[in-house]
Amino acid sequence: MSPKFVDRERKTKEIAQAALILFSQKGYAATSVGQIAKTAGIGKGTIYEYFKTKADIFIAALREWTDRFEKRLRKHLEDIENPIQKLHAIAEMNIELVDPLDSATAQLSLEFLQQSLLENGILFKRRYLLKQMHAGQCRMVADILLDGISKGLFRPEIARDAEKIAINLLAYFDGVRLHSITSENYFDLKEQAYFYLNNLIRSIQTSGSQLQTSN
Amino acid sequence: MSPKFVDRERKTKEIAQAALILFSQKGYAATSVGQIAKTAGIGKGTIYEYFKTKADIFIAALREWTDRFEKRLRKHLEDIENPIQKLHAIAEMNIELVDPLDSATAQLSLEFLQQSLLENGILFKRRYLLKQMHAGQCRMVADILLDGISKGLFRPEIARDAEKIAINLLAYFDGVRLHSITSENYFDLKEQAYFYLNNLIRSIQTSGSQLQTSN
DNA sequence: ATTATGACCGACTGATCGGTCATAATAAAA
DNA sequence: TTTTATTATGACCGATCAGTCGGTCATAAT
Repeated sequence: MSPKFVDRERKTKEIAQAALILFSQKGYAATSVGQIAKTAGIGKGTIYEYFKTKADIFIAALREWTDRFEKRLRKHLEDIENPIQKLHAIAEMNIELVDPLDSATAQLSLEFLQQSLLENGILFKRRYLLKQMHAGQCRMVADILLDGISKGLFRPEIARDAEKIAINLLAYFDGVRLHSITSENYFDLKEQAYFYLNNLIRSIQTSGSQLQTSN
Repeated sequence: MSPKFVDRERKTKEIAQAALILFSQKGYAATSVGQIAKTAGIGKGTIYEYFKTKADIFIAALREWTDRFEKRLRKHLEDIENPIQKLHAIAEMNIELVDPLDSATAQLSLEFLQQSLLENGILFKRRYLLKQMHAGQCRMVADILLDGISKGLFRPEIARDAEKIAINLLAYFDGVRLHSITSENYFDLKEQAYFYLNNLIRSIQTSGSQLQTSN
């Protein structure tokens, strides 16, 4: 049945995907390599043909996750021209991320943070991963802002603060997402997101513009 | 009828405090009961004279932590009359919390979140603790807003949205605090906080504008 | 048919952990 | 001093885990 040569890259990815599910459900510490193997439908020993340590599995799973996230974000934005609508789209994606079906994302990002911050965490020596991810998203938002300026929607004075505003926005969405999950959606995340976003847009847009309504 | 006198309550607290340090440094899973005992300067068995399980130690440590937090917040606010200044004080306390000396708080709150969200987490069945804490802070902020309305500083129409706005503010500060820690303070937290806060205040205070969110 | 090799596996190992328990220490009471 | 109830302890236990290893299997090359 088994071919002599296997697509190792593909299989590595499969294992990482299986691990991703477990890590997001149970966290890193409570997920055993045996369970990962079982979920992936292979023997435990085989795991170690593809990964040196459990920590390596975690890192691969994380990369899998961030890749999907990036891809999704880009897809969400690619067809939109208007910078304000782009900001709305980002808000919407953050809202989607709280979907129970997707709550894995939140738990993963908690694990990600924790492993980066704890002195004995898997990622303590690799915090650049965290920064990389933030920096990527930050630049994306900053570019939207700059685009908005060049299109006359946002005030030119904010150009040098674009990055700061981007950080502000991303930080807000991270926070509200966490609150939404921990509160089990007792508040209206959409309403919250738009309250923030509209306050923000109002403070950066050129006088005379009107609010956009969005789905 | 009292052969040996020990202040059990005090000792329980001592153990919880020792545990608090370790949990915030290494996380729950990586902290062993033996280490807690050692840190507290007692034998491992003694721990179990005061706590039934490791999870109970964690919960006690958490309570210790939230108590301090509450006390600190109240002290920060008690001498301030002006609601806008009170909001500023809350911002300032959030800034203080990122102090490296205090980064334990961030890690503790991550662990708190995670143990509440993971299905096998210690607090999964006790998520009301998380909600309690949020609700307490939320009410505190909402009260400031209502006070501001009664003092003619904020628009009366926001009264019924006070809680929502409070959530918005707390979510923002949680988010920006996390970002600040993970980014190792590469951005100016104070600037960020005030950018948010000023946008918010501008949108709720009486002078001038109307404008409620579309959507 | 024989051999070589990549892929796969699960029993095993050494170590750690949470929690228990028999015993010792302590200090008030008799 | 002796008694007695309480408090303290660390050796100990069963469970679990990450990682290893000897060996099997299926295919490809000869």
